[in-house]
Amino acid sequence: MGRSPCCEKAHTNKGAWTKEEDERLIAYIRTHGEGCWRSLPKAAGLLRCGKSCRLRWINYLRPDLKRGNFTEEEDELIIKLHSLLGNKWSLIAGRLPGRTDNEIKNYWNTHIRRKLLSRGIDPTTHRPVNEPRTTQKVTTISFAAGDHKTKDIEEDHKMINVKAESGLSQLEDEISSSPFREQCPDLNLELRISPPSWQNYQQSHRDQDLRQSPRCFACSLGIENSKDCNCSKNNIINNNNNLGNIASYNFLGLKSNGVLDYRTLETK
DNA sequence: AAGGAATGCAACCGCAGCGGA
DNA sequence: TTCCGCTGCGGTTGCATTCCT
Repeated sequence: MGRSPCCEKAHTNKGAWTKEEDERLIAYIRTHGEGCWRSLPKAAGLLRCGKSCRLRWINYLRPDLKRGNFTEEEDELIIKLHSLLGNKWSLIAGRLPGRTDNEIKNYWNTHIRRKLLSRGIDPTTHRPVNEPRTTQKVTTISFAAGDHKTKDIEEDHKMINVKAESGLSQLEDEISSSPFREQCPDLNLELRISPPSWQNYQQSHRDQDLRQSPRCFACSLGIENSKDCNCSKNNIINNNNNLGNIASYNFLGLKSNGVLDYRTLETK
């Protein structure tokens, strides 16, 4: 059973879009809205496949696109998001208003890779280039502060709930050198999104006034004053008796109840 | 000025995931 | 539960432009 072609290739144009095609597509979408890409070309009188129309609209014709060079702030944000999300360009694009995944992907490959390499940073691992690669990618991310990492690893080799925060390198070392590591050479630890757990926060702030608001995760990433910043509007922890709230962490605008699968991140 | 190399970016391709039948 | 169509995503390609010799 073969895949049916997305369009009848014999009767479709390929390559660069003409001004007239652009105008037809814009006019059609203005009237009928986005969606139904498969039937759109015929309805709009375009000799293009639906995928091509969608791509042209999303990457080039959409009115809310921000054209022009990337700013230094955008550069740094892309780097930070890439270090967290990997090549999830659509998710990264969702955090950069007016930018498309394709644009960011191209920009990454042409500019940022080089920029990181010139800083001596491996653009894939976000580590110094001379540091040996010991781990691979992970796709399951946990915000849970529970002490169940080893248990989970033993119980379910497919789902690694990584205990969060700054002790990660230690944890990684533990896992890397553990018998489990030998059993599961494909264990992937590279991509992790982990705000600090309450315990570690408490530990690292033992001598500080806990009545002060902690920095939210967005701020810890350097995305201060963004819409993801929880410092001022939603203090996660109000007092020592409110530990339960840590289980519901609003990361990048996403409420998490402990385990975050990156695929659930909603593009805005 | 010419032409080859490098770069940038728009567009294509194939696959995965989702949802409806 | 399975099948199938549609949409969206990420990797890759190819062309136009710029740079260098």
